[in-house]
Amino acid sequence: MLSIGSLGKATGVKVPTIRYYEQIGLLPPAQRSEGNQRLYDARARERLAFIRHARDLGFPLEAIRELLGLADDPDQPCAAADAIARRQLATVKARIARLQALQAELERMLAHSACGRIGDCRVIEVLGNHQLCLHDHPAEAE
Amino acid sequence: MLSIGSLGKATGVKVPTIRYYEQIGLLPPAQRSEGNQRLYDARARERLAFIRHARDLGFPLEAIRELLGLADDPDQPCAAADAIARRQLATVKARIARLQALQAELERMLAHSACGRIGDCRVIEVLGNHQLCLHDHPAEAE
DNA sequence: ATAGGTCCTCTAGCGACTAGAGGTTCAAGA
DNA sequence: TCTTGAACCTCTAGTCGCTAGAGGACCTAT
Repeated sequence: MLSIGSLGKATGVKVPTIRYYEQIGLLPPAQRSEGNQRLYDARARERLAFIRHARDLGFPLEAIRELLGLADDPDQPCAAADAIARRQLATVKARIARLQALQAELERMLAHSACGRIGDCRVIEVLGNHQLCLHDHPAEAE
Repeated sequence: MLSIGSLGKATGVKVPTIRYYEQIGLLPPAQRSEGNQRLYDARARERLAFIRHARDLGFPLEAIRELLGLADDPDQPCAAADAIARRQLATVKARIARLQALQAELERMLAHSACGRIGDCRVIEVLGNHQLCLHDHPAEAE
């Protein structure tokens, strides 16, 4: 049985984060020692590793909650899990596209920068005048 | 003079967001009508458009605060503004790299998905077992 | 005069943690 | 056995950049 600190080290998840996951019901309430400290077995460790890995891949906690529900039930069809992963892939692709547009714009801005006085500064100028910019209204979040 | 709603429409910034910017001091307190409603002139409009554009490019509000400070002072050297933009570019590039790794991992996961029972599900399996995954510990935020 | 749209302030909530206060328990060394 | 100090406990509040809602005031057009 592992203490919360050892579990944290074993999975690469910070201690307050583990407690937070328990608080929001992503992890079940941990067993407790006589002195009221949390104790974790191998199953709990696997569950947390699963969460950690999914977080690394950018899945939001709600999606992870769904995935955990599916993982607990090995006879369910796997299409649901696939759908969640595909959704996540779509999100990631959209973010990349958005960021690449930002990158291009920032590079364009910096390429023309004369680096003299602020009054002539391309960076400030472009920010102040949308006409000088390529895309008009990206609308969505980074 | 524009009302807050007209300013919002003109700049593409939502009304509560404009009030929020005033609250945190990114915009100066607006002039008021007799009935205590906010009124904006062309200068205020330019300032907000500047903020909007910088936000579109992903600059955090603190960086925008700096940029606004610089923009107000046209005789300052422009190197400071350049540095902020370069910092932002570096952030954007790092995020893209991170997201591309996630994309590859998600695609790999989905490519091997047999889509039968959860028990055989590649998605669930990879999430549960880090060995099956390419990168070990991406560490940083999305 | 009245309807309804826009404005006002204020508080609370989102996601996913992170930080800190103030107190308890545990393991290792003297 | 005692003592230190690291690790644990709970609880609250803060982060970022908004967004939503309550409850009310104002303003414009008919």
